Amino acid sequence: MCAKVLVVDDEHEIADLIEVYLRNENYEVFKFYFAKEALSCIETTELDLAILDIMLPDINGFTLCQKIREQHTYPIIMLTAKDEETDKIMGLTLGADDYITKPFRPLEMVARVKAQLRRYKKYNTTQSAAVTEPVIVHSGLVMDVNKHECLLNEKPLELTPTEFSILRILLERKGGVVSAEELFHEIWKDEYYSKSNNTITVHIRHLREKMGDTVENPKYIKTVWGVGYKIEKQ
Amino acid sequence: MCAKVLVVDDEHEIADLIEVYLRNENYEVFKFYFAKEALSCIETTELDLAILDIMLPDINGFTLCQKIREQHTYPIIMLTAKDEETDKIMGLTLGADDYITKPFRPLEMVARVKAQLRRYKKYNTTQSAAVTEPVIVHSGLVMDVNKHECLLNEKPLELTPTEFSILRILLERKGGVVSAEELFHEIWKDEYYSKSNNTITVHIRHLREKMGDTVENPKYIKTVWGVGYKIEKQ
DNA sequence: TGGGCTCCTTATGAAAATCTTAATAATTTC
DNA sequence: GAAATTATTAAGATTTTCATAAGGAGCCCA
Repeated sequence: MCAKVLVVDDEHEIADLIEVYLRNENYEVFKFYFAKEALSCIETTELDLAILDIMLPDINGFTLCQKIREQHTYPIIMLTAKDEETDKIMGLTLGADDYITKPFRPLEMVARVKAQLRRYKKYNTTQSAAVTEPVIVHSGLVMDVNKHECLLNEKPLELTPTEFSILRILLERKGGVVSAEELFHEIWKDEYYSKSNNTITVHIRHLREKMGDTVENPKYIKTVWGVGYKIEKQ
Repeated sequence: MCAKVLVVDDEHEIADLIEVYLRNENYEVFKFYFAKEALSCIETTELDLAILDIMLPDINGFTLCQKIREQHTYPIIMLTAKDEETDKIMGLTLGADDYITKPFRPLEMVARVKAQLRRYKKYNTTQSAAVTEPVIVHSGLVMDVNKHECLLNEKPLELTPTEFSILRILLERKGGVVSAEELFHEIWKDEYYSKSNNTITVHIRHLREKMGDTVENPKYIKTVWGVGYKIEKQ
């Protein structure tokens, strides 16, 4: 019923903080300060998501991540310190679905957890061993959700908050079609969508303009008639 | 762990719709098409919220509402048809915490449920037998969240979406102090708050301006220094 | 088969509304 | 009086709305 989340971090304050915020969202939290303790939990409990610190005193976070991936497909979010650049890259290759740099804002963490669970429940699939961020598409478009920055052909792409959100959602779906209504709900949550609202259309227009896309022959944002928008893989 | 929600509506489609949307939010749903069936559930289950249709074939929704209130304090949301004006007024006096008019947008319903649960869990108290909407304060301020309209001394108070949200939250708290940070999180959900962001301050300023309030001697929005803002009861 | 019709969806451009920022002032607390 | 918090003001950025255009899909019928 409630999502079960594994949290492993040797920094007690961090682990406890995560626990509090996730419990507040009604998640069932399995918290461990040592990777070894988490191992049996991984075996016996049907988890929905794991949050793992990379720097653990006993077993490396990567190893733990791999152990989980050998048996399970649920999303894994890695916690990394700001300066663990090399580690971060490594993390990309090891089956994690997202990473969060410490220190982080608790609500950002919660939002990320929700996003992963949403995808997992919806498509019952993880990001196939690729971290959500940074996302790279068309070998020319790079988005770093952590930094809230976007690059197009090495040059910064200046996006407004809404534009950034739309592009992020499209990229997260990796080629899947997203309807205007879905975009709307992801961005404005509790607001109410009606077909006469063409705000999304306008933002898409602005995005295409900034990215140099044309409607007739778009390189990035393609219109799927009657369905929505997509950014195709590759 | 998960919130337990009672749903009673003889219109199967409506009840089923509510069930689907609430389950999607990980709530445990106890659904009944007849009030009689719900009675034993009320006795035996520790519920967190009830959604009751007013027009039920066997027992009146009000009666059911009262029965619940005799024993429990969790929030009750009534479902009413658009034209049940008189009933609606009656509902105000019978211990319901909110009402939703049919037809409704599912996501609006979910948002309302969440709002009630949030309050209930936080303060473990219902709205003391007064419906959330319309809210009446100072016998001069009326807010109808259903219609998204606001009246001040019989005259329409034209508010922007954000202003409306801020005023709604303050009114919902009925005199409780709400910090700028809380307001921020209720309105922008996943966004990140920092003290240097004075957007809320500016919106409060605009609200006061439109309502004819002064900082020195405010009739409605009062500043509680170092804490936040409030609109006092009465 | 395809032209022409209509309906529905998406696109466009510009104005209007709204929100955010930033610099500065006023206020409260200690 | 100093430090922190809140208020004020106006400009700048962003979002939304609105009116209108363009494009695709299905249908009818020659």
